[in-house]
Amino acid sequence: MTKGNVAAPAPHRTPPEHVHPRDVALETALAALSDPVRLALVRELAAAEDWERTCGSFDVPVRKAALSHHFAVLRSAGLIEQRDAGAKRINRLRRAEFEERFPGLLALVLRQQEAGGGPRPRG
Amino acid sequence: MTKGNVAAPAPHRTPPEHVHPRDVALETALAALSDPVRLALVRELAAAEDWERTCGSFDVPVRKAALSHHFAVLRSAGLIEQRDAGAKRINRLRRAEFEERFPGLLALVLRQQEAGGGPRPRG
DNA sequence: CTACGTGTTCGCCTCGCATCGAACAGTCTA
DNA sequence: TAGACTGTTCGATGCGAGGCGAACACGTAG
Repeated sequence: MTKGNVAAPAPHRTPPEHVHPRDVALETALAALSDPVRLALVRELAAAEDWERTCGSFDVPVRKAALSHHFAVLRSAGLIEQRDAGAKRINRLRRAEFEERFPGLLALVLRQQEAGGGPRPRG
Repeated sequence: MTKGNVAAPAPHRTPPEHVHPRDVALETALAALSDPVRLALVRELAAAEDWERTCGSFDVPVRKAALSHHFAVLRSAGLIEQRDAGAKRINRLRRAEFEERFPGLLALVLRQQEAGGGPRPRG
């Protein structure tokens, strides 16, 4: 029964549901940014123009399914906006709105490139 | 494994191991602050004087074991410093050091009290 | 139409996290 | 010394997050 008739629910090419940063809890925002993959996505997105990058164009070590999930998390955290452009889906970082809701957070994330693994000249 | 009948492992009243904020990765800091319980701890701690609050004096809905775990996480994230004072353990928020490592983050967390789930008197 | 490319959803699996109760080690008090 | 109190560690548990492959839908190119 695992197969046979799938019944075709198929809520597929539905327009992406967005959440405004102002409706996002602090915990949600922090959790969204505490994942390395999502952090990479946000940073790459920040280094590009709005609507320039498609979902599949990011250099992250996960497959399509996981990638799609991460984009959904970023949407739910009010961090990105997505739009369908033909067969592709293009993205935009919500700089202004997110900054207004969580002042300094995005800047902090974009500034801090690496940390914690550095040299430790200490005894 | 590594169990059975250990004679006296008991690394108990060992002095708390601290991690300096400068050795903390951004992901670690964000993950530490993305938990509601830890967020409450940090906020309560921020509202008190240094070394004023003991571990058991916080108003959080978890038992001792979980509480101890959360304090360990906060230590590992460079957010707090602990010191033994008799039978109790007293805490201090590492405001300055953490602020230096992650400018604006602690302030943001302390400023934003609630969000996302609250009433929305707008519209 | 057929084939391909893009991205979402589903089912499944694996980990890690948060939590608890219990046991234990200290400290302070009676 | 006995007992109360504080906090850590252990072991087990429940649950959610993150990962993958497969199937599917939609758009585009041939």
